[in-house]
Amino acid sequence: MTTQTQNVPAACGDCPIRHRAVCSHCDHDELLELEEIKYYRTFEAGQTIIWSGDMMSFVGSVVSGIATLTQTMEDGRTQMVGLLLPSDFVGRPGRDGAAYNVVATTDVVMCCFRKKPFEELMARTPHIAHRLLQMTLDELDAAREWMLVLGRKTAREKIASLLSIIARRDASVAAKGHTGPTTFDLPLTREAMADYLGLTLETVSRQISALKKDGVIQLEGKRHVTIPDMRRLMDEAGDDSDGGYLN
Amino acid sequence: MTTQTQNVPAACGDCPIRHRAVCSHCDHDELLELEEIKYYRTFEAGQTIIWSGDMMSFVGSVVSGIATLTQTMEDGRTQMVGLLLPSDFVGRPGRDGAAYNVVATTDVVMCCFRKKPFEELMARTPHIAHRLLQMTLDELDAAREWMLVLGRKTAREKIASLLSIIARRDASVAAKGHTGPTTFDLPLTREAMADYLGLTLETVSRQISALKKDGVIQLEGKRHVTIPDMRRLMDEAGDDSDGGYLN
DNA sequence: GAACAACCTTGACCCAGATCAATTGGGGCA
DNA sequence: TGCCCCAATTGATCTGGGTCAAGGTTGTTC
Repeated sequence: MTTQTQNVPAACGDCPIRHRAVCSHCDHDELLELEEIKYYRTFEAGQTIIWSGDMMSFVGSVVSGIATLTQTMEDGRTQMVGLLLPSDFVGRPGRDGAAYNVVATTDVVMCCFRKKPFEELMARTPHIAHRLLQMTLDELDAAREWMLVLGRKTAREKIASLLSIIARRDASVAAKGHTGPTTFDLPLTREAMADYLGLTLETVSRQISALKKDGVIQLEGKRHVTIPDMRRLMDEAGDDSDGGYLN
Repeated sequence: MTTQTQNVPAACGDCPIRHRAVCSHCDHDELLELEEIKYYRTFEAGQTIIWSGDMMSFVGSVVSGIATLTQTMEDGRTQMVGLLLPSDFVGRPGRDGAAYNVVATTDVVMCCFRKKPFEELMARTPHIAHRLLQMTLDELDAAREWMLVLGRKTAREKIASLLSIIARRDASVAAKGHTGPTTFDLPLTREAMADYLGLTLETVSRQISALKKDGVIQLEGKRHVTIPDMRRLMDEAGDDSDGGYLN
């Protein structure tokens, strides 16, 4: 668990998630109000940000780093139910208790708001409420897509699905219809991938080896992945071959 | 596929979902505006309400009956991603294409709004936007709970989970801490249950038989279920034994 | 009231992925 | 430089649930 310097934006104007987070629709005056009640917190890799069942005193946005949302049964079986990337929102206005564990996978910087003031601000700022609704609807879509993965896909398809989701959310795949090689670092351990996919870590490892052997992916070390042909990966994931890129 | 007379509320004041649907926070004036743009549509059991990928011209609430949200892969594997009961909202403001198939499982009455006028009304009516946000957050919670079911539970636990969810959403379990027998009709075929649970219909049938043999449930015909001890069923589902009833 | 069509149940067998068990590899630290 | 720790790989074996197949029930149609 390395501690590294974690940079915090000087002001909202400089913030890397300014245009995508819950504040993205805000005008200058609204932003000033947010500035008033915001504060930054940093978390080290491995640290739990919120414990399921705890009172939640704040809500906020992931500014940098990656966090996971997980549920756990009494006997220890765990299922990841969300992957939080920069600009994603944490916490639920209008509910006091946290429903899931939120854990920092890498070092994480969060832009936090005390819950009460945020709720009041949201009540009189439709731009914020509207953006939060949009983001929640997007998350719901993502959750439902994931239900198909969990319920109906094979282990190999699950791995391919996870890889293509990470690749797609990665900045390097900006161009529409882009088909050249893509490269990224896996932000998750094999065990975390297993928890996301409803598999064991051994199965994850075996399927990654198989995809490598079949040339669908290339590995450098354990984490650095190159995808020579995105189309091929999406076929393996069992998604429509166009993957929403065409048309 | 029986056609039966489907009653439609005379006015919003008489509507059975008045206090739970997207309109529940609305005051008298807001309700009048909604009345202006609303219309009812009825669907027969088995009928598809919305096709995935189609342009969606309306949004609306389920007034009576039950509908399902499903995703399908090209090879025919299907996964149910939502169960729509009376008061649930259908459609996504701010997006044109439908992401899922919506199918009427029983005869269904829907209270519809043309999408454009509804979006405009929502923009100037915080009560509606706020209620829709609440409902979407609830759906997101339900979807995430379901991800745990799909990813980590055994077939027997899956069936028990589905039964306890249906029982809980059923009106007859109103009293807090109620422990006596509960009775309801299954609104789904074995195949639909399998699609919801990520199982085959044979496995669903076997596990229901097993739960019956073990006295966890009683069956009258194929659809009428009695649960002698709710606590027992929840144990079988692998949920916390209190199931959120205590405290 | 016979025939048919859905829907459901049950049995026999099989296989994808879980489980159990060694190893291997790589980065940090003394 | 070497040791330790933890992540990852790989192998052997087991099993829960899938697949294939054969009836059984119920209700609808003519």
